[in-house]
Amino acid sequence: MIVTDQDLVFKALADSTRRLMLDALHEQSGQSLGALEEIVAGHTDMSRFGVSKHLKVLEAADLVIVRKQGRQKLHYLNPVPIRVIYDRWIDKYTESQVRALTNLKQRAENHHE
Amino acid sequence: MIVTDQDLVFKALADSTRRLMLDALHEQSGQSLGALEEIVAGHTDMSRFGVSKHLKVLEAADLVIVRKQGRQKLHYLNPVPIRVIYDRWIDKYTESQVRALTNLKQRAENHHE
DNA sequence: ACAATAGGTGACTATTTAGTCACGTGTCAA
DNA sequence: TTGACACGTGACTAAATAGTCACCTATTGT
Repeated sequence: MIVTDQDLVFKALADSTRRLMLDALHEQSGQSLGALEEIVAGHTDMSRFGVSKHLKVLEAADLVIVRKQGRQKLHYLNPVPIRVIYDRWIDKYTESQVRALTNLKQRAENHHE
Repeated sequence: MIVTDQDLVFKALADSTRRLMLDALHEQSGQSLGALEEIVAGHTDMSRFGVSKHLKVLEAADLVIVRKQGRQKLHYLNPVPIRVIYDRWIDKYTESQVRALTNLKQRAENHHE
């Protein structure tokens, strides 16, 4: 099985720890590994190495963009791959219906994870 | 690690065979297991059992909705979970920028997978 | 220069997941 | 009612993935 761009994205999103990191970066952009490590530690008990490994997966998928600043590594969420997923299965004709349904669903269930 | 609704969705999307099935259902709704089996067989070499197992994962994630008709089982794509993913990391304020960037990216790369 | 800080690498184990197979259930048509 | 058809289940093997550890590199402040 060949590995494509999109394959990396979906594999990256398949892990809840990595999704938690994306949430953290969505809330506040430009966080360092150390900062992310602390956030993750609040939810799971994972070593720095685990966090680093997960970040590498997110970078490979282009979901996270990195900028080095001194001895720190700052991370930024890249929403483009998410948008590409959306476009794959939701076309303009169904979009408005889906949005209405989604609002209903959200109101009924409140928060996940 | 607890398993949530969204967890099932992301796990389901992590496999390229399952994404292929969603593509097939996006193109034509209401296909039977046998029909999907044929489509999948055109891309990979997988038995009917494999296809059936993948479909069960997609159903559990609510990405595919099933309707039984006689001895056939018809499958329909449900776009709502995809929309929920989108809403998780793309808010209204960044939406228009992301759309512009995505168009650029698509034009540059053409097709994936 | 030296210690502390921020992060990276490769090898290893444990768990998860994909895929197949033999067999079972319900449905239709002759 | 008998046989073919459409699909499901539980057990099993093989491959992929998560997580950790000992050790290493680069940058900063005193």
